[in-house]
Amino acid sequence: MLAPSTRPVVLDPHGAGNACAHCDARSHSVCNAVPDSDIARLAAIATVSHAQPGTTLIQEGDPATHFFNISAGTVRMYKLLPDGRRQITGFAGMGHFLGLAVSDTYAFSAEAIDTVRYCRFSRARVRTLLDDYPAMDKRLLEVASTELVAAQDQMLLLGRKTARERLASFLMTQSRQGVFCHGTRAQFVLPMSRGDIADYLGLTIETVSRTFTKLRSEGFIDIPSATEITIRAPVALEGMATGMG
Amino acid sequence: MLAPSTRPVVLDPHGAGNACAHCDARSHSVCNAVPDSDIARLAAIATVSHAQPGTTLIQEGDPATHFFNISAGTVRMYKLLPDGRRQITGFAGMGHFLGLAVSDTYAFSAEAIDTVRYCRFSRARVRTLLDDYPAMDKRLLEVASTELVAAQDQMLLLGRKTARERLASFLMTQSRQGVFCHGTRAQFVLPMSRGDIADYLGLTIETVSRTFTKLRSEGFIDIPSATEITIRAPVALEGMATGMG
DNA sequence: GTCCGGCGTTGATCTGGATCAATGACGGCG
DNA sequence: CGCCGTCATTGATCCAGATCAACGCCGGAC
Repeated sequence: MLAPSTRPVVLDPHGAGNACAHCDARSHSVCNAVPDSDIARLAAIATVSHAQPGTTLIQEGDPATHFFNISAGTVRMYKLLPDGRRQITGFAGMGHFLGLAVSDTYAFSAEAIDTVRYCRFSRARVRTLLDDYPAMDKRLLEVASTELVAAQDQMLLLGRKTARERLASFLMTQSRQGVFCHGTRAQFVLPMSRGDIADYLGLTIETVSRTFTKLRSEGFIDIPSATEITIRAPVALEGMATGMG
Repeated sequence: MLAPSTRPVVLDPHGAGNACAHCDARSHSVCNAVPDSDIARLAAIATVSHAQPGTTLIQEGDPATHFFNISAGTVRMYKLLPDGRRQITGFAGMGHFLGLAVSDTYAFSAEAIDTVRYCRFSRARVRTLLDDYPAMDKRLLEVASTELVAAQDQMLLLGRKTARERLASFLMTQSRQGVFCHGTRAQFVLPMSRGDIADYLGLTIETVSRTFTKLRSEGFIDIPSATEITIRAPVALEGMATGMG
């Protein structure tokens, strides 16, 4: 399958040592609110782990005991209705922070899509850190605000965009994020399945597949394999995504 | 139209004085992170204002210069597509905090639905306050987290629920909030029009109207007038809202 | 190599909600 | 009072996307 990483990473199951100091994801994450000099304190409360594809990291409704920070791979966050209908609320990649909750239970579930490397922090211990690093509190607020903006965009997509516009929006977002994970702006890998895309965009698998095919036949994209996308007409797609195409 | 308030409120256009100390909405808002003893500092940077129905408080894309705190009335937050399609991302009532933004521009617009009383705070001045009241930062994080959870619920609604389930969800939410604004849990007033409800739920006016009529004919609700709702079968509606009915 | 199971694509048909089109109910105003 | 403009309701028809149904492709087990 996918090579786990371009350079080997030392896992530290006890959470001690320098895991944070050498974390590839740190510069992309909330952890950079802690200065280099104090990074050991962060490392002391972190537990580095792996999750195999399909593994559940967070179960909706469970007591919210930990925060998570994704350092490699991709996670899907979702909510279910009792009859199995699923809405994916977002995908979390490298540097993404998970586990904000108001109440004492998680409001969504999270599963590994591919092999995921992540750090786990006990909420209680993070709370003690927050008192010493007010910058971290501000950073969390920033994270929450960013997610809120993304959520509002997604509401516009789910409530008012056509299937074609949804796919175009999705591809442009992936293209932007793909730059530093799975390829370049013009060519990248989709770690998630058609079913995941459908449940993220409020569509069915069939509509996602048909719309991809249509966009390809119209020359906007290329699909070298089911998991690879090449953007051929970024400007046209961007217009489509914003409801002008 | 509606009487503006059950007891008269002194407006203080210069933002000095005791506006905050006597604010009805304070206990419901982020302002309660500032202790009574320091409430004058909050009042010093607040400007109390009114907005008539239809007035724009926030314009998407404008520089994000202020925070807002609603002390009476209801505001609709929304995003538009270039061709006029509108998605309402939420309604903000008494105590609600508005204006969180990541970038330096607002990510959504906000308009008064009825007559709205609100406080306006310059972002720059709030930033100086935040340094003295770390509790306020935490409170803002709480607000953002709460909104995020609500946004995720709304994504589930928009992506995966039927029209009937959407209306049931909407009514149950209004019922919960109506308790301290527009009525009781069983009977309340909807300040927003059918068009607003449609744009909030990702439906059309006609579907909203038909679904209301259907729910009434089935005995789940009563509709004494277009703006009033009586919940007749809260348990059944709650089941419907969560996808079990 | 063959078998098998999961995923993706494609085609045929169906349907929930959108669209188009009146009509009805208020509330404000002269 | 009657006139009008706005909003809500109701009916008839349409259509984007869902559902139902094959079928193709590929990778792993043996």
